[in-house]
Amino acid sequence: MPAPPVARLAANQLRRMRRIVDAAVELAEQGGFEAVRLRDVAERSDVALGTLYKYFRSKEDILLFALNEEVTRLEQALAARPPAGATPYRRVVEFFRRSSRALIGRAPFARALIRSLTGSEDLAVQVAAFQLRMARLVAAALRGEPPDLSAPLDAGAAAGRTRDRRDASAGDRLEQRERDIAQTLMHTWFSALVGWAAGLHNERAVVEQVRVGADLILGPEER
Amino acid sequence: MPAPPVARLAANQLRRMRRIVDAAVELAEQGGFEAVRLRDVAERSDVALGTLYKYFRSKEDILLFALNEEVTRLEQALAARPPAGATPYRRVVEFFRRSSRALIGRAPFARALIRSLTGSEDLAVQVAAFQLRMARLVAAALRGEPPDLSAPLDAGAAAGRTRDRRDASAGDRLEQRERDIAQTLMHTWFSALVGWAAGLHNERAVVEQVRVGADLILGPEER
DNA sequence: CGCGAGATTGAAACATGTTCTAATCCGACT
DNA sequence: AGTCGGATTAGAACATGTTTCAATCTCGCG
Repeated sequence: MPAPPVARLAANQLRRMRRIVDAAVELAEQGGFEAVRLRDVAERSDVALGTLYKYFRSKEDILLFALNEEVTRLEQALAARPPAGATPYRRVVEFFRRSSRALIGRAPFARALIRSLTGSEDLAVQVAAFQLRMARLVAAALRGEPPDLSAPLDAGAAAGRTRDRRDASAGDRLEQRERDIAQTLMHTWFSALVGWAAGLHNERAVVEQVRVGADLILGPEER
Repeated sequence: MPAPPVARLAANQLRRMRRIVDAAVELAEQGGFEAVRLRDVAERSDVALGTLYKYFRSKEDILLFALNEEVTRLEQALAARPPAGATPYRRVVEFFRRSSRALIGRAPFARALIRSLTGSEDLAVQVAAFQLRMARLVAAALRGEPPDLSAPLDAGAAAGRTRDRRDASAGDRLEQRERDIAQTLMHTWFSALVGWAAGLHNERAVVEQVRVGADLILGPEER
């Protein structure tokens, strides 16, 4: 068995990993991506520099791990209190309002996460996991249900779930449309976030751009 | 007068700048972002390392300059032969098909450009220029006209052009809707490209995701 | 032509991500 | 308890983006 990602780690190894991630997050919260100097992370988490690389492949890898934990937090918050609203449009806008708030509320940290997401090479698995989970949350908000917290995340399952677009039952087609909407809105949100991270515009503009997208797609139905 | 961006440079300074950009592009075409080692760029362009930093603020800055030249090429190609198609939907899909091809056809170079776009800090101006020009091209494709090649690009003009959303004439509202569609589709395309750059999916998937977005937005009208 | 300001050079220096190594530690098994 | 293999450590080493500096060059001007 080659390197198991997270499972099969002794308790104190898990603790070490946690300390590493926590230290990285603290530094990122204060000073963004560049402030996460791995020598500092190592010192703060009482770990040797070399040991960092036993747990994570790169600096981005650490931050992407934190990102996925962040998404978990978001999932739980949404499960506890799903976006309210009488229509898919309202719920999905509310969803992105809250998601944007959660991220942008910690601006340097958020910038660091986005930079890790986009400045990666061969970190496709983490990027895929993020996109998949966010798309699921969007879909849940669209239909007004709490997100399904029990679901596989491996790429294979994700690929298998999207079957060929031809020959699908009516229900399938509805679900497909929902996934399509979720994907498009997530793209819009993500790209707007990148613009925000680059300093192009502020939080309100991010939400507004997603709202515009949702309006274009869902507007024809009841708003 | 603080640092003039491009104008007011002696002829041989322009030549130097060109050599720098050309060298960076060559290296990026071969090996992507990491292959653009500034020491190599300096050597290839017969310029001292320190001189690079007189012309560009960072490695990303060089590549973003190349990106904007690339967009210029795209603009000219589109002006010469605008996307054909009887409907906005068909034209816009054709537009993104060609744009994706132009980028992904040189995969390592494209990845380097995307990484520069997203991994920047205080390079907002270039990012804004890119988004603005691409959105204009999308809008041109939507209405089936060649792009307007004579237009200011500075951020002030861009900000001024987007007036308050309330109180607008009917024509304004149409134009506004067009810009909204263009923006949303560009976001979708960009985010799909980031996914491609991360290794999530291939060129066909990029175009398909934009097509889905265009379908959701324009589908209700004639396809 | 000769001058002087600014541009360029070559090289060193610095910062930080990443890798490597020898020594040490730790925890499970006999 | 003793031993062994893998994990950890401290620290050096390496790669590359970025900065700095003194020396040199270039070019327009008097």
